[in-house]
Amino acid sequence: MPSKETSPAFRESPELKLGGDFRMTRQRREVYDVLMAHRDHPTATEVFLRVKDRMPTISLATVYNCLETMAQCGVVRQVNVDREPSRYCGNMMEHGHFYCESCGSVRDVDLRGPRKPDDYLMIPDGSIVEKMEVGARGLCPACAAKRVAK
Amino acid sequence: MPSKETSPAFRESPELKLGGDFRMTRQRREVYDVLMAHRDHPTATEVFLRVKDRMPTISLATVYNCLETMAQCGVVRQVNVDREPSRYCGNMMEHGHFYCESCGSVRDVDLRGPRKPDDYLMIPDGSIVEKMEVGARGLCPACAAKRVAK
DNA sequence: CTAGGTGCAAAAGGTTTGCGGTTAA
DNA sequence: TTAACCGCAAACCTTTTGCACCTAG
Repeated sequence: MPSKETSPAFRESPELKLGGDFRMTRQRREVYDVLMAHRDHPTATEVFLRVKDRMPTISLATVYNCLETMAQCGVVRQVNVDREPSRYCGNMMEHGHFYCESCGSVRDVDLRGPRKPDDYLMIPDGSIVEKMEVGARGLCPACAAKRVAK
Repeated sequence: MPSKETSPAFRESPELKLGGDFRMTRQRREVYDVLMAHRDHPTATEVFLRVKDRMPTISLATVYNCLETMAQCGVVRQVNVDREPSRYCGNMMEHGHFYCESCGSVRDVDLRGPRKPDDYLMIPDGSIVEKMEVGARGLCPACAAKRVAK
């Protein structure tokens, strides 16, 4: 039985629409499918390499363009971890990220509790909050275990 | 009466030590003083320009090196807002940041409540959290007011 | 049909690095 | 005295852009 992550229906999300003046192109579809196929958080270059397998003519610039457009449409999310290359994720549910300094993996982490910016931060009166990002870095369980073993 | 932020004793922090094999040089002292003088969150280039007034021979690369070294020593903090140039801050108290998309200002925001990563995120068992960052972006009160007025 | 998208190559722009000379401790 | 640091310029690397051709709607 195929898992949720690899089932064709899930991967191809045939109903995806971008809205506005944005067209759904073969390149955007492939980029999106790559993001949905494995819920790791690939960089633009990694997305490029994966898409290239199925579509050898695609260019890195196009991948950047696709990712930016889809992020603008709210279909994809850009995740920035300090100065490292941006990563992208298709999980639009509200969540935080945990970055492992040892293996470089980025994983989604659920927010605990109420999730409104005001619950986390003393936002000054009169501000308009458009988005909030909660992230942590350190060692993931696997790398933490390895470190102890050494 | 000089404010806390501009009083010479505060600016010069004569007792600052870096520890380890790190030396306190005139360049590092100036970079640090600039960060403590105005609690805005200057980029490396902005720090460079400010230090240059008092020390015309300093180079941008040195400012980058000083900032990195001092961040490593825990004397200074690097603040990354998405893909924009890194900013630096001398406030080592735990706090979050609010970035205004209109005027580009970054201001410190107090965390509300308990402040431990586990209170915010469902950190997987066995992880070791080294640091947490909470940030928000949107419009600061001044820019929000202007937008309404238009 | 045509505005929007693609691919390519070149540029941009923040940050890092190699190196010969300098300096804090 | 000497390892650490500085200033300079060049390199690095991710991301953006200009442009001629292509394609979704």
